[in-house]
Amino acid sequence: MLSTAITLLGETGAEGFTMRRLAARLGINPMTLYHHFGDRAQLIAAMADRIHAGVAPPAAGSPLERAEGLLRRYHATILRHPALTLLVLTSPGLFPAQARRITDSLTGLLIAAGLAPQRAGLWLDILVDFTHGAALATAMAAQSGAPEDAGAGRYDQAIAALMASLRAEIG
Amino acid sequence: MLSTAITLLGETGAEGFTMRRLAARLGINPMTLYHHFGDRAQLIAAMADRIHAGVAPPAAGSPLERAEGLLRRYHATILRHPALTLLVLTSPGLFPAQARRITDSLTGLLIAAGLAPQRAGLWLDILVDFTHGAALATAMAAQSGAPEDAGAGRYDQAIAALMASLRAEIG
DNA sequence: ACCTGAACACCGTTCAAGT
DNA sequence: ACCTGAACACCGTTCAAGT
Repeated sequence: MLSTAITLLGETGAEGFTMRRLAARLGINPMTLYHHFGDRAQLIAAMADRIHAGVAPPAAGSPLERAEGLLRRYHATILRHPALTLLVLTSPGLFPAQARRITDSLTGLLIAAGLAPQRAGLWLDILVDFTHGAALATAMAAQSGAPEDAGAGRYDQAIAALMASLRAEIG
Repeated sequence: MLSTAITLLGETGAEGFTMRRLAARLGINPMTLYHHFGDRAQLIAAMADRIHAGVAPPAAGSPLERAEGLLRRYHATILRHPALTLLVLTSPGLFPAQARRITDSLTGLLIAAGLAPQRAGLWLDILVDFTHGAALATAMAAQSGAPEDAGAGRYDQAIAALMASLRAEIG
């Protein structure tokens, strides 16, 4: 059921993804969905949790290397599901559990790397907001039929620049 | 008409802003709007152009200082209209004329500062994507009733870090 | 417990018709 | 030129009823 929803969302894009269309694809009554997921926002959160579930920092490396690796993996994952990312980022108040786990994990790694908790919070926002902004730009470009390359390489260079600043701050 | 639309959007948020609601507020038939703006996407573009029209780089300073000033002014402007920013960023293929003017101006300043055109393109993406990601995060937080401070101060610190990297690259 | 039909209160947009 | 009424093809969601 969740996998069908994720597949359909990939086909239709964020715009075309509706409860009624998903029900039709599943061959069930639209209202049955409400019995399983509560409402549309909770369905989106459940899809996001499924997609984010495997994202974890690399096992080896310094805290900063693991933080960077986690961020890159998170970015690669949401780039693979641009329409879902669009829905998650623009659903008011929606913070799916797995996304929270990822940002909590990132905060922990930044603190372990030697940042004061307050600075870790600032850097978390910088890194995550940029990652979301880049993913959003790629998602919108893809939705209007642009070539889908470019995005990933630019993200790599940008993250490298940001991590250099971070390293400089830690000293 | 445009100002009424902008006011209404501020009141209702992105979700509640509909053609029919705007027509009701204006006391006209919903279909009259289509005579003036074409469709919903073009209406949103027209609102964005109105809001972005005044955003320009400071007159004095080095190219890099003017680039940073332009970016801060752009960020301050879109933060004042979070719901509109949400609609612009998530309307597929929508790139309002004034927004394009601002990013073109920014690219010109980065080149004037000594960046090769290719690097200027990379840095434009970094700076603009981060600005949009930060604005999006603030918009969503505001929409779920969070305190509206914080956002601006963090953006200032983040932009300072990014500009430092840029300066280092130019040498 | 799980599913459904009918209904409510909406949408954006088209099109033919009015002044 | 500018505006409108009626209609089309949709939405998300509630609620009472069915198995």
